[in-house]
Amino acid sequence: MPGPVTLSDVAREAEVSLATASRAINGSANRTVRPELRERVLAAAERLHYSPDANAQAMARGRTTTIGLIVHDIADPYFSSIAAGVTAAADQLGLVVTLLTTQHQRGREQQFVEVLQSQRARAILIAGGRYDDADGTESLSQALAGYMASGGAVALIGQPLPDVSTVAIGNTSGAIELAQRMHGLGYRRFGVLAGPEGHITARDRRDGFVQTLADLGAPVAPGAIVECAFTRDGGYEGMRDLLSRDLAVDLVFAVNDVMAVGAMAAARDADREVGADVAVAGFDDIVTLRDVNPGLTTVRLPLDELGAKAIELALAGPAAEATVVEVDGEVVVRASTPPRA
Amino acid sequence: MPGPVTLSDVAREAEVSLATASRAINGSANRTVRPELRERVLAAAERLHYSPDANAQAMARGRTTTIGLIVHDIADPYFSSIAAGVTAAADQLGLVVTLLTTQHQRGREQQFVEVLQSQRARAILIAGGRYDDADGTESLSQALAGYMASGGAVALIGQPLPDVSTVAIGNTSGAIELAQRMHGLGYRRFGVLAGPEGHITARDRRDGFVQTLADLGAPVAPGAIVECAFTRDGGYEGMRDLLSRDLAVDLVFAVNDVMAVGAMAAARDADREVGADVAVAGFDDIVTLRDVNPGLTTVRLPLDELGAKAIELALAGPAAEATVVEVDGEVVVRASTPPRA
DNA sequence: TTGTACGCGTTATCAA
DNA sequence: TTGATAACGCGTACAA
Repeated sequence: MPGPVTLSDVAREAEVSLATASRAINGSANRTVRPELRERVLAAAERLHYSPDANAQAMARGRTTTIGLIVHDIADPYFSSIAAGVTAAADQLGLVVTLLTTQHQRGREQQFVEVLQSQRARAILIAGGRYDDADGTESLSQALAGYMASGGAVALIGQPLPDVSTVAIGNTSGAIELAQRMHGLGYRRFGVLAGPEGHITARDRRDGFVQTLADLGAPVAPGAIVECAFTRDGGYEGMRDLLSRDLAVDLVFAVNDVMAVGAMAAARDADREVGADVAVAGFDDIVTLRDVNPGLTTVRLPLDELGAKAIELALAGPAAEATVVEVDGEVVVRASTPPRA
Repeated sequence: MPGPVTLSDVAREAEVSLATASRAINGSANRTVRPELRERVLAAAERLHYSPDANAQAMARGRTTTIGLIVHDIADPYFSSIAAGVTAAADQLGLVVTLLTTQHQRGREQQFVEVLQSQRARAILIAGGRYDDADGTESLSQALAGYMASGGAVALIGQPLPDVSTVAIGNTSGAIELAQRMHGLGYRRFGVLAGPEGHITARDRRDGFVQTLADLGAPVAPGAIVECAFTRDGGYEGMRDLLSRDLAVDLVFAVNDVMAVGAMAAARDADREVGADVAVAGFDDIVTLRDVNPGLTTVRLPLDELGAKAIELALAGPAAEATVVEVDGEVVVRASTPPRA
C-alpha cells in the first residue's frame, strides 16, 4: 500500500504550510492565496495524486455533503423515478445521495434515520407510504425530531407527518377527479383493488374514489372493494378474486399502476378483454408502463419532480418550518377505459 | 441548537473515562469492560441521546462503512433492479450505499470514482454499458487503478475492464441462444434494433444474434439492422424506421426489453399486430414489463442477483485479484414470438 | 498574504 | 480491567 497521501504531504511537496495548502485547494472563505503559491500547491497535489479525505473535511467543517434517501424498494418504478429526481437534484448541488431501502419492513425507517444521523447527513428524504400504525409513526416522528434538533433537515415525499416539511401527493384529489371522469365516460358498476388495510396512501385513493362515486349516485358495492397487497401480484390476485365474485363490474380502479397491470393480466387470464369486457384504471402513470396494451388510464404524478422539490424544501433552511406543498396529479385517459356506450 | 452530544459527554455522565465509554459502546477488540460499567455507559448514552459520529469513527478506524454504486439512470428498471440487489446485500453486511447516477454523461464515472475515493468508500460498484471509447475507458481505468492502489475494492457489473473484478453478463451467449430458438420457431426474415454505435453491450447482443443467424443460413439483411438509442424511444423510432423499409421482416430483435416495448408500440401505431404480423423479442426480462401484452419473448437475466454477486466479488479481499464471473441469461419464450406456421 | 496551533469526535496504544 | 494520551486528516482562529 502506497499509503494515503495527506494534505501535509502536499504542503511539504509544495514547500508551503499546511494552512496554505488547505486554502489553495478548497479556496476557503479567505480566498487569499497568491496565484503563484496556489499553482505550486495544485501542481504538487496533482503530482502526488492527492485525494482529500471527505470524512476529515466533514469533521473539521462540521457538516457533510451527504443527503439520505429512504424508500421501500428501489426496484419499484415509483420509487426509482423519485430517486432519479433526487440524485439529479443532489448532483446539481454538489451533494451525494446515500440510499436506504426498507424492503417494506416496518421500523426500518426509524432505524435508517438513526444511521443517517450518525452519518451526519445534511438532510433526510423519506418517500413512501406509511401504515396507519400509531406506534411506528410515533417512533419515526421521534427519531426525526431528534435528528432535526441536532440540526438536520427533513422532507417527506408522499405522506405528511406533523412538524415535518412534506411534498404531499394529492391522492384524494386525484382519485376524485378520476372517479368523475370515469363516471363521465358512462361507467356505473365500479370495483376497487384497494391495497392493504391501514396503508394510508391506498386508503386516501380508495376513499376519494368511492366517496365521489357515492356522491354521483353510483355507489361502489361493498363486495366490489377488495383488499390486496400494494404490488403487481396484489393486483393480480385481487382482480382474480373480484372477477370470481360475478358482480358484473364494468370498471376496476387499482390504487396504483403496478397493481393495475397485475389486474390486467388477471383479466386476460380470465378471458376478459381489458377495455371491451372490463375497464381498468390505475394511479401514478409509471413511465415504464406507458406502453402496456391497451394503454392504461391513470392519474399522472410528476414523480421525477418530487425529488427536486423535496430537496429544495428540506434545504430551505431551519427558518422555514414544516412547509407542506401539495403536488396534484392529472388524469390521463387511455384505451383501458373507452367511453361506455 | 442543543449541540451534538459527544462520547466525552457520555463518559462524563457515566463517570468513566473516554476510553471506557468507547469500548463499552462499540465493543472494541478488547471486549473487556466490566458489565457494571458497561451498563452505566449504555444508560448514560441512552439518556443523552448519544449518536456516534460515523465520520469521526471512519477517521479513527481508517475505514468507512460505505460502498458506492454508479449507474447511468436509476429510473431505468435495468439499473434499479441491480440497485435493489446491491442495497439488500449491503444492508445485510451492515454497509450503506451511496448512489451516483451519470445520467448517461460520459466521463462522469471517472469523476464519481474520485468522489467515492474521497469518501473513502470500502468498495465501488459500477454497472452499465460503456462505449467503445478508448480515451474514456482509459481514464476510467486509471481512476479505478488509483482507487484500488489506495486500498479500495472494485467490481464491475456488465462490461469487464482489464484488471478489475467483474460480474460479466453473457450477452453474446444469450443472443446466440435466442437466435437459435427463434430460428427454431420458424422465423427466417429477421430485423435488429441494434442500439447506438459503439455501445459494447448492444454490439455484443447484436453480433451474437446476427452471426448465429448467418450460420443457420438465415442471414439478416444489412438494411434490416437499424441503429437507435438504447431507450424506449430509440426502440420506437428504430421500429418505425425499420417497418417503413418494407423488408417484410417476420421477427425483430431489440437489444433490450425497454427498446422492445417501444418497438411494440411502434408496430401497433403502424397497424401491425405484434405476434401475428411481426414478432418481437427483447433482452433482460425486466420484471415490470412481464405483463406487457402480448408477453415479450426475451433473455432473462438475474438482475437482482448481480448486485449481491458484485459486492461479494469486490469484498473478496485484495488477495483474489481481478476475478471475472460470467452470468448467463436464459431464453424465455412468450406470446410475442409465436411458432411460425 | 502566510504560518502556527488548536479543535473536530473517535479509536488505539501504552501504562498503570 | 481502566485511564491518560497520541494519533487520524483537515479547517480555521489567531498571530505574524
